[in-house]
Amino acid sequence: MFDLRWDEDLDEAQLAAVTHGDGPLIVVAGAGTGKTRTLVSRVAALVDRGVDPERILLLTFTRRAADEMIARAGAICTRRDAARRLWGGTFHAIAYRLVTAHAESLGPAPTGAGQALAPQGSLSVLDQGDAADLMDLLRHEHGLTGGTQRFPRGDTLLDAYSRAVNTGQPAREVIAAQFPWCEPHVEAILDLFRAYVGRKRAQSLLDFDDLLLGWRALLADSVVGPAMAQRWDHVLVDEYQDVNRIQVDIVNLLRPGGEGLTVVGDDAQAVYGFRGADSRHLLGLAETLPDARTVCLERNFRSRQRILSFANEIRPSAGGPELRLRSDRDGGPRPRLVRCHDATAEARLVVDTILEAHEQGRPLRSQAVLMRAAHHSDLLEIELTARRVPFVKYGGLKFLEAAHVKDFIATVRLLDNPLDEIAWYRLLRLHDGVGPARARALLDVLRPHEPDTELRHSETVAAAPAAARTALATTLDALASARQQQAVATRAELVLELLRPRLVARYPDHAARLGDLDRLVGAAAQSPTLADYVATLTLDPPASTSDLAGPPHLDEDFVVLSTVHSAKGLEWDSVHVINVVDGAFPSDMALTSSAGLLEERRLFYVAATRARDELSVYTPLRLPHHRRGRDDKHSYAPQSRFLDRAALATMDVHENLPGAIANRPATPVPRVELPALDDLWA
DNA sequence: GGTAACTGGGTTTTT
DNA sequence: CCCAGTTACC
Repeated sequence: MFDLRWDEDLDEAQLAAVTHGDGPLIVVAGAGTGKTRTLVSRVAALVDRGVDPERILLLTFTRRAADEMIARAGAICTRRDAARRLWGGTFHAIAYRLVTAHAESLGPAPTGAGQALAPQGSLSVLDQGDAADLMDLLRHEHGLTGGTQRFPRGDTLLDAYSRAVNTGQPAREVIAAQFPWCEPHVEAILDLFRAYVGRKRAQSLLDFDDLLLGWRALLADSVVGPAMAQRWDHVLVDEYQDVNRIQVDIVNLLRPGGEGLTVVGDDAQAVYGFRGADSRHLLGLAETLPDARTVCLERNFRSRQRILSFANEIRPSAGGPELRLRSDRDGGPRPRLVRCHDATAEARLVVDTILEAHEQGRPLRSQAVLMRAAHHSDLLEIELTARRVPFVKYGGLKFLEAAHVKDFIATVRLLDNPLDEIAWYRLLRLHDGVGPARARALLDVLRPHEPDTELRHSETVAAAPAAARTALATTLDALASARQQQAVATRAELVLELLRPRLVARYPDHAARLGDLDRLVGAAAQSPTLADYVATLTLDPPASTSDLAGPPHLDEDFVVLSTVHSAKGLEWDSVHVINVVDGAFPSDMALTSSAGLLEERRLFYVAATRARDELSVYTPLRLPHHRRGRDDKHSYAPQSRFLDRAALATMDVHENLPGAIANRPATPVPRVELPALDDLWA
């Protein structure tokens, strides 16, 4: 399907983008307008024009997008090895590669106790959970916990911190504007942020933001920077509406003046404001780079016109070019608005519709259910399971947040970076009788106070409570011997073995958890180093649990459940958007600010434009916690502000209210008594 | 003083 | 279902 030459089958606008020369190029591409195809074809065109694939860098926001583009570019390039030699990946993954390669420049300053223990290149990557844990740890150390007035929690603090870092806005202002309820504590919070940065540096820890900061710092360095930027002649950035301040700086430093720069984006699909992205970076680019050519893609190859008519109606005007999507594919049914009683009825209706379409020949995998928040599909998952409909869920699946997986990753990190406090903290607490306080105390004993000495194993064991001593000694010994090993598979195996008794003691469901880890260990064997494997896993977590089980069988058919965020860039024949009710979608968290609400609307636009042939929007009219009133049947208050009169005019409305259910002849319900069991007490 | 066991309240989105 | 807060036990 993709073994076309790059110039075949492109329309005029796409061809203009693909064949554009070396000057800066901005492609504003509406949903479904062949954005990926255009980007991929441009890469192929560059290679065919003689650009060395190694000198092309393709930056995306998800690993999936990067992999897909590289594979497709490889398929249409005349050079067979193009795909292998292209640089492509997420901002964070490329940053990790470059930052670890320059760890000497970025590592801890050659002073202090840290150095001897942190051999070169042993940087640990903290995922969001680890970073929040570290923030929490510092919060305790600073004595900010348990007071009379509640202090913001680790994850909230990390949110505020990250927003300041990613937007370049002073934390004080971020807190005032975005986290007003934290303002009374602002001085303590700023202290905490300073401590957080210091602690990470001292222990060679990098959070996600540090990867970007590190890359930017390398590029800004007068020695390293220009050499690094000169590695590439062309930099192509996908989803540019989702870049934050640091990423903009990185792109500017990579391609000063915009020569060799291509960006693709759609301001109406900007949905990452919560992590510091700002679509004004896309809109402002034309002014920053006056030489830039802007190409707009409005011809939609994905959806039928009736879906686009609806999409155009809900498309938020975001300040960018007024794109009106038009389709070559006429007809098709109008989008359906399904008004139903509650979430249970919604789940039933969705499954009914999916199965009906399936019977008429539509495979399950060409149908998807999209939702605002991962837990919105809880009832649906129950319904699908009960009716034996196979499904896979993307997004929100926190495989890496499962405690046992975190235990494994933390232990692996300790092999290379014994300074990693957060990792020790986890591992120590796996031992009976060691809770947060003892773990902190043991950490003080464990880490030597003189630079070059070993970790103080025997002292630590002696300091542990009696109940933990034997197990702790075993753990520390096993860790030390794993550290002696070099082979990735052996190391991973040893880590699993040292954890096994701890996990068996800790988790009642250890069988399943150890099974997960077996698969992790198996997958690790293919990586060059275990540290790399774990970092890659952190940066690019498996999208679903099934991903770890190996490649799915092609003949397997399953419905896709996905958050809208995770569905970005994907498409299905039939799409069901559930829980479209104020408070759910749009989320109640966003209802208070107009910027938040606008982002929700863009998210809804993303959801609607995933559909090729059929789109169904479900509105449960009674919320789960809605108080039952006397006239409850008629007090259907909840509704969606997305579906105004103009939008409704492009839809077919289906009523599925309990009136219809109530009119069904009542089936007599058999009465069943629970046994009294009197004879048991006789 | 610290851990384990229990209870009640709250839950966005992701690299 | 996970976390914080509470209480009972070591």
